Amino acid sequence: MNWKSRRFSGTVSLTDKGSEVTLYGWVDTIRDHGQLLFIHIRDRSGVLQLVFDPEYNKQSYDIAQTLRSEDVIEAIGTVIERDDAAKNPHLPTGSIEIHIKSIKRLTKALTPPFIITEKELKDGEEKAEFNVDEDIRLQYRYLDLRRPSMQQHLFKRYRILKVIRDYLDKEGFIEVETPVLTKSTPEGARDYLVPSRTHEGHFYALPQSPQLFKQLLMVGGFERYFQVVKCFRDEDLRPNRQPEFTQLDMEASFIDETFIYNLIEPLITKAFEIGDIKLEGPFPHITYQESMDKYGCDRPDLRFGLEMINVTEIFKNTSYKIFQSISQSNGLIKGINIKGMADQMSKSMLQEDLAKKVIPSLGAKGMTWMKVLDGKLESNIVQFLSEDEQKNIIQQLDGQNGDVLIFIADTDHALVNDVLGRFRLYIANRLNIIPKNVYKACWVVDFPLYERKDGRLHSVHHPFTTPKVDITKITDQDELLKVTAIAYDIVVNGEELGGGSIRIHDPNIQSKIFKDLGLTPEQIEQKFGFFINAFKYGTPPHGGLAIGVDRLTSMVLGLENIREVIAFPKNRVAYCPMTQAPSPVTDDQLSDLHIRTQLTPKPESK
RNA sequence: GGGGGCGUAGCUCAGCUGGUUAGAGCGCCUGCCUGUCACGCAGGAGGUCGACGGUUCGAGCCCGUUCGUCCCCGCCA
Repeated sequence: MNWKSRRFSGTVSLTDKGSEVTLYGWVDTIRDHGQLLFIHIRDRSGVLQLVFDPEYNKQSYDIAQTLRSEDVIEAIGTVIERDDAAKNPHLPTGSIEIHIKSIKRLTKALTPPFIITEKELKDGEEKAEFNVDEDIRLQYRYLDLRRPSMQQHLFKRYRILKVIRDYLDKEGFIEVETPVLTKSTPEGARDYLVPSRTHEGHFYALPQSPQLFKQLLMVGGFERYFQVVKCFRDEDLRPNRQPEFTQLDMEASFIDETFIYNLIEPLITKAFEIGDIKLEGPFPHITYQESMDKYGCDRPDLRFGLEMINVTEIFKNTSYKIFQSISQSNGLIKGINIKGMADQMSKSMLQEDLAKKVIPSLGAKGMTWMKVLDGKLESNIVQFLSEDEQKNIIQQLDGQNGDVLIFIADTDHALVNDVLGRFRLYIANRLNIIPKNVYKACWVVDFPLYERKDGRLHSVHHPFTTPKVDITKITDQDELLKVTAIAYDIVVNGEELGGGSIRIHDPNIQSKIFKDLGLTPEQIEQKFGFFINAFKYGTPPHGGLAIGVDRLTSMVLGLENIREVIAFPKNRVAYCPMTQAPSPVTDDQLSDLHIRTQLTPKPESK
């Protein structure tokens, strides 16, 4: 390999005119014209046209005729400027070509199962969409990765992480690795377990996050730590979830939440700059409560309005039966104003599609709609509303001509928020009112410390999160549910990119939390004994945050799917079509691990 | 764990009310072609219609089971 004089195809340009270049790469495309043959050579830098002419070099031409797509070649030739008519403006190297004096096939390639080349298209035509079943792409991931767009995804992922590492380095953070074989922790997602050979009947767990270790690094006095680290959760997958995923994990000592905000905003901004996206700062802070009230979820999409407004009071004494009974039984009525969409939303769409199909599928019983026309409300139920009620509605929802008002009412407050919040996103998508190429970041702060599930308290964030008030004296569950925590999420365009908290460094508060969560002293000792113990030896106040690298990268690159920015992801059912993992192992391996499998018997068919 | 969609050529898909020899585009192979870059032209190969069972004179199509995959919900401190 003549790697010393090798040139990368995409870097050859007009300035190299007349010089001889040595190229290595793959055959991207072949166009055989009889007595003239063109080949595009592709390497990681780009594509370049090679010209084979028997009058120029008969031997090279003869070899070129035997080449096929994806053969690996060495090509040596002279850089020539193309005639003006032959220039290709769609190719970065389209004004030059290489007249070949020597061509060698280094390896032969089978015909790939799908097309790898991403040819440039002619004017006015859409870029051909790459549309191959994802399982086939994953089965031949090494071929999929050869596609220029996939290479760009991973190049940019590297670039984002490089920018982040450089920034954190400058801020005095150091990267420390933490164990992958660790202890199973209670609560949270299911652990991936790893049986121990040397400790019969005992198991390691793969970390769901390095949470405990990064806090112990703070006890260890490192003060500023970060890590780009794989985390593992054995839960059912979703389009944007992987069983193993990458987090940018961070922790710092002697800081408060404002340190985190000041640290992370430039970090996120720099990351988005890799995708040529400018984020407007400072990022607004929205409390959890405000986010739930206005947007019905804890990760608000701020790119468009449609804020939810509580109108329960207006209908306290209404004669519209549904609203009357709901408002009088302590229910909740909320509305959104879809500005200027009266023409786009026909009565049949509102009544037959949205009210009868969409809203029930979101989980609510019904929906009430009104249009604002000529300063008045118009709908199928408006005759049940008094003049005052109509006036108040228009006023509170800022109703103007052409607006459409949508209301959801239910005795279950959480249901109203949830359904209207999801409807807000649904209708914004359907009516195309989400602006393109707009990115809105925000902090969601003041999360509740606890939530209630099946009558028991659970941590909203995790059990090491500092409450905003002294909870050591609070015993009543309803009172505890009102307590907020110093916990924060970073949200962009309605997607949670990361979150964190200021941690507890006071052992008394920590043990109170464990008690509230219903852990017995024995359980605490067994699960967290080492952790509690460490905190007795002088723990600095500390806090941190973790960012989902896969999500961040896919958003920066404008991609829907995190698998596009992961070299070797698992599919939807946590299976790898390429390696066929997971797979059975030999009895000897199991025996070494003191494990016997017991498969659930399949019911006999017939 | 619950609900829904899909499975036909290497890839992406069409296939009528159940009826002769299952089609298209791309890719692949052969030949022709001196300026293409989604080259063009002519010809050709390529199918266990996911699998199993059933209904029927007859099944790619209808029914059942099963496998695979995708989407939604549960789940993801």
